[in-house]
Amino acid sequence: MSTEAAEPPERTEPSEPAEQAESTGRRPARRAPLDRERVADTALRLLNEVGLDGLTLRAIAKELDVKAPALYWHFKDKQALLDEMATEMYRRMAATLAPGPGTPWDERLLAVSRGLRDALLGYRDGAKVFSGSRFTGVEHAVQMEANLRCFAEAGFTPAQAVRANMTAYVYTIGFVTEEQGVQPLPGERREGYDVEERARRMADFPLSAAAGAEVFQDYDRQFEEGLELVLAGIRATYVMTCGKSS
Amino acid sequence: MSTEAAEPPERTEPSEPAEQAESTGRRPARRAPLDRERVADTALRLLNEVGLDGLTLRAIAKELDVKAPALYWHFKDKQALLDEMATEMYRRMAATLAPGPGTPWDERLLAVSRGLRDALLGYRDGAKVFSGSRFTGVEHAVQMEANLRCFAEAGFTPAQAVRANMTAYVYTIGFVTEEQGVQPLPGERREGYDVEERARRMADFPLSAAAGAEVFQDYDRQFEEGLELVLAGIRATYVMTCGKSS
DNA sequence: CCATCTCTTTAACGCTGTTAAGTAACCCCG
DNA sequence: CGGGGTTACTTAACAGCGTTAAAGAGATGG
Repeated sequence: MSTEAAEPPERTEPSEPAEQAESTGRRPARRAPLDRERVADTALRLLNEVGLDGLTLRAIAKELDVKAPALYWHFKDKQALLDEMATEMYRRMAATLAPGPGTPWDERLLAVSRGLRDALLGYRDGAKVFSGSRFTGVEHAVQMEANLRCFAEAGFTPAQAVRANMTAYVYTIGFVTEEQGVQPLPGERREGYDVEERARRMADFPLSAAAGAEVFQDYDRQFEEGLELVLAGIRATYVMTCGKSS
Repeated sequence: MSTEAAEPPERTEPSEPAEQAESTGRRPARRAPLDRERVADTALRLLNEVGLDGLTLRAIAKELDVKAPALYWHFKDKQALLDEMATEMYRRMAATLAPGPGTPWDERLLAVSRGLRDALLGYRDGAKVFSGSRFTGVEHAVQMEANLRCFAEAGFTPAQAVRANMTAYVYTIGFVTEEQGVQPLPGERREGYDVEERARRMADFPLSAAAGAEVFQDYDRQFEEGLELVLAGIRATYVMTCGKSS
């Protein structure tokens, strides 16, 4: 996820059927038409079952009880749908996060980074989907603005604020990308990552072999420790050595 | 790139034709047979021209003057070829890098991270290819071992050494992933990333709008600054405050 | 001379994203 | 009430994808 792209046609919604069609009884009961959000929502649900490779337009369409080309009414191509999915992921993250305006910068950065990781981990191949897409709107700027303001108030220059945010951001994206390469969803493990078998193959490299135990387990702790390193770096580099940040 | 996977059949090379077949003259001059490395090499060259999406087996085969199914003699599937490509990227990086054994930990980590970034930037979608693949051998462990030893000698615990390395690693991967999303190859820019146009759309978010200039330009400097933050964090967290590391 | 092994081709399969054209239901205007 | 127009979808089809099975050619070795 790099930045947002120009928004697609942005079809105007036809103001709801008011009553549920099925309540009127006998008629063929035409389904409520799709909209971008329902498609993206269904696609995200399906993503967890089949993974990014299995996420075909036909599969999504079947889930929506529709034929594949119908999706092209709502999205100009598959990438546009993936963009919407990534945006929806971000929206949900921002909704469950919302740190108060008074939160100090480091606590906030911690919360935002954890929140992002959780959001990505919420979907199989979440990091791949996210980092391969671009936001469809400007909603994400709301959170970004709040973050930057928080840093500004803590005494960071604009450039420092951006750098601090971006560093924590790419650390998180990179970490979860790696994590999901081994562990697509919390709990299940991709084949070929047996720690002991790896250690056997690495017999000639004792330090590397021993590192396996550290690298392929307890990702929560790993993430926290790395993130803490990043924060420590920001503190040491950008924050005055006196207790400015409190 | 998470770790290496079990090595494919690892066909034994038939010990070279000794003389170049074409020098013997009149006969149909059978091409020297392919091997994994030549395929991976050609695929990497092609990658820069057509990008990951355009990198089809048929296109690679055509480049090698061969039909697509021939590739299946050397690789069990396309992913295995991508794994070999990633491994080859890493090999080339390690070859041009090779910091001496006496190098202090921070200088070494700097060199390794820069080297990795350069390696990824050397190919269109390099970060995507790399982070979606697994090494085919254990060669990469040579460098990893040297890194860990360096950290150990500097007084890091094994866990700290792994954490420091991994944090710089995922930072680098994440950074280049983001960078190549905007700028597939140094010099050319993906469409939809006009900085001024972005600023216009972000008019309601002044800090975010201003951040654009910082985020979408001069990636070299950005990378260095973020990397320096990571190093500062490691220093502040793991290195004794007295001048131990010199 | 025949058998075997290595490497490649031919042909085909099912699936993918995507397009063009057709169609049914709804809305509004006269 | 009756027709255009718009909206939302279906049907049919296309080129291209990764992949497989089978056949074949060329070298090697008994």
